[in-house]
Amino acid sequence: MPSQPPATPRKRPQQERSQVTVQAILTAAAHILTEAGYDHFTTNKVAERAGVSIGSLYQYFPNKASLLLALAEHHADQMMQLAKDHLETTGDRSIPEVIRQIVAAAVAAHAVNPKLHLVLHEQVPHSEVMRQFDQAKMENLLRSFLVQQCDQLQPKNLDLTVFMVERTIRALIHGAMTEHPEFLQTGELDQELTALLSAYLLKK
Amino acid sequence: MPSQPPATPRKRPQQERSQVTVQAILTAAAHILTEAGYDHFTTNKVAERAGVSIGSLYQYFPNKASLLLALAEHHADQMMQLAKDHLETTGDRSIPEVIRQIVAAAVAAHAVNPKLHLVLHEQVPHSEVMRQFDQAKMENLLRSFLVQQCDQLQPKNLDLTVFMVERTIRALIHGAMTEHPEFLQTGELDQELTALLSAYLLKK
Amino acid sequence: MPSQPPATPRKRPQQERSQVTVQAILTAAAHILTEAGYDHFTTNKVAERAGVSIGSLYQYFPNKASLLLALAEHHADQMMQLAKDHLETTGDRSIPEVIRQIVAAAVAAHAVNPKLHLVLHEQVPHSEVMRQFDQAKMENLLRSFLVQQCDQLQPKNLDLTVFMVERTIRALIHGAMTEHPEFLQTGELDQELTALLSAYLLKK
Amino acid sequence: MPSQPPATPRKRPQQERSQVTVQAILTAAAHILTEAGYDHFTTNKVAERAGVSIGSLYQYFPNKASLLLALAEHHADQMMQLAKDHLETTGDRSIPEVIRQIVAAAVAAHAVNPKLHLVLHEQVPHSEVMRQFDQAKMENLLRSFLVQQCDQLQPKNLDLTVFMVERTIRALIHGAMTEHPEFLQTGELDQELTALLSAYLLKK
DNA sequence: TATGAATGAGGGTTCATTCAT
DNA sequence: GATGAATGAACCCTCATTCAT
Repeated sequence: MPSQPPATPRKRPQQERSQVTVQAILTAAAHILTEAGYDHFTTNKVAERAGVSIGSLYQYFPNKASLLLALAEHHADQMMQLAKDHLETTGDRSIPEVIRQIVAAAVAAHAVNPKLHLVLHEQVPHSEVMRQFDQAKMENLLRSFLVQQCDQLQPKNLDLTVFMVERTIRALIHGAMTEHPEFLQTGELDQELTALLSAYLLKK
Repeated sequence: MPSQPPATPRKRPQQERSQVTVQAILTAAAHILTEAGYDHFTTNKVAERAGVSIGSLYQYFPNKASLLLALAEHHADQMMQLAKDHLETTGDRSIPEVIRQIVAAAVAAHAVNPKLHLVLHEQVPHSEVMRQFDQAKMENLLRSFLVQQCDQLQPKNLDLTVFMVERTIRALIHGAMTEHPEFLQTGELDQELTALLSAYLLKK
Repeated sequence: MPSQPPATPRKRPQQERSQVTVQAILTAAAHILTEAGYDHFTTNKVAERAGVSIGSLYQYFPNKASLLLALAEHHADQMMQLAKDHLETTGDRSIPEVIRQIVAAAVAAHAVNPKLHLVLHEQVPHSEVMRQFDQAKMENLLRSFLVQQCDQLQPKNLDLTVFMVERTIRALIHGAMTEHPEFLQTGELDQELTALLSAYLLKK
Repeated sequence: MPSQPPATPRKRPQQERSQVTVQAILTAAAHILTEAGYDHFTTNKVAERAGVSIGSLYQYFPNKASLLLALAEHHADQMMQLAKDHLETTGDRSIPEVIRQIVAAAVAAHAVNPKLHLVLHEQVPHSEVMRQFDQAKMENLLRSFLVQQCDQLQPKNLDLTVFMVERTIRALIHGAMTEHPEFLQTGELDQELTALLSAYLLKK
């Protein structure tokens, strides 16, 4: 196993100009990734497209991995924001209702930037790392939502349930995006996913 | 999108000697991938580890991608073989029974070479391509098994069902391998997965 | 300057089968050169196209250069044969007449295999070596013809004259083949070349 | 026919430092070509000899061919400059006078860097490409000079005449450089070439 | 004699990263 | 801070040639 360099942004830009630069870099990175694919994603190209010198890029991102990571995190944040907007809790509801809502939120979240999402998870070498963000945030949201909304749900093992639900949702949405976009457009996926998870949770 | 070079083996070895060479290369490739990770997976290292010249490697694999592909295909074949061994059909059974058997087969298949499996799917750049093999073969097996075993199952859309089941099984096993090995060892995953899919299919 | 390996055919094939093999190799070499260019001219490809093992190729040609050389020599021989056929001397004639005949012979000779001729002289790395053949043989032919036919011609320096005439003819035919094929087809080149050389020789 | 990559310089250097680097590379390239021959002309050796990293070489020359091309162009430019210096027109003169001047200019031009010239035209694989530069520039110069100086010259076909004269001059100088350096040193070549072309043009 | 598997030096090229200006 | 020229380790891959069978 190779030793990884520190992959956190080198400095938190505090001046406005820096913020602009960082944003330009991230935007350029996303563009290149979605338009040209990971194979053409080089730090020099990103800097050029961002209208910034390669030196400046390395001022804010200590290495390539940290840039990718920041992008993944930023993307996950956006997904989370959208998901949360869909989950405004309004009183108690049945489990199918809750599940339907969660599924809808997840589907909506995946629509933020589908191309980037796919490249990040399919082409980037260490997709494991990319997944951390989506996953951790999704799980937290899901856990709190499940606990809060489903008081009739008393799973012996909350972790196991969250794992099952979170993974299933993400895998099926991801799979549909890749191989069966028609399932997404017709709404079949939402329905089937809701059915799958409702049946599962109701039997608990 | 860059155009990919042909990734099929360059020549069918005609002498016995060649077969040995090809095997040595594949074995070495698997070793390096599992022991050092994709970052250290170079064609020269593979050849060296195989005790073969780099020229010999390129005699049988026109480029790096084709070597990876051959490895993935070989691995998928092994998984399928094991899965099939678990699915010897013996008369009619209930859906939960059938599902339990399928899940067990999938779990067993993933135990063929877990390290290699994970590297192939997480570290290798175009994991999409790697997935093709597992997936296509799994889906076929699953489809025929479902049709054959569950005559009470009349899904309006077999494709959709196969998609749901196949993706779910693979995602959860894969996820457990990565993040919750304990779920696999205790058998919790088998149970829960069976419960999940049985509930789903029974409601059809 | 790198030291050159011996570049003469390794053995004179004496059995019929060998002759066939050598011919097959030379033919294949010519095909590849004219169809794919020197960049794709590899000994392995030649052997394959000749339907012969690479080992057999090296049995008759000790290295790549010797193969190229044999090809060049063979081609030069063919050119010479054709040129000679055009130069059947029939009594005394005027210098313009003689020159016209020589030019016609040279043009005809260049039509033997124009594609191969060009590749040999433009793409092959050490065109100097390739040129030796055409040149030496052409010069000899020309010298003897000039001496024999033009007794009114008493150049102080026969070598210089032969050099001037031979080089000029070859350069202009070659140039026309490459850049002005129309000059060849209309016969303009023959005419102009004859005019050029006649004027030159008559003033001697 | 293989498709060629773009062979134009990759970036226009903006700092003075770069100009120095580019010059160093070109100089090193010329040295290696003339001293060791094309067989030893590798990009790594050129960079090393230039005291520059291989990366820097590729910053300014996208590939090996472009370096060769730049060298050929640079060399052609130098030849042209020298030729022009010899062709300062001073009033009307006779055709032999004009021809003598042109021949002298061409001979002088070939003396700029004879070794490099020969390697470029004999050893480099696609000498056709190298020739483009010399040739095109020479032809233009020659055409304008002929038109301007020889108003008594009314060739039906200027293109044909330029072709004849340009090719002949270049071939004979080149040939003399390669095989008969003595013709150049004694001035015999100048004389004979002038005689050849004068006789030709006067008969028009 | 013929085969073709095996060799391996060495080539062209990339790209993450540094650092003098 | 910003720039961009410079770096160089390392990679993928080719192909002339050898030699065991």
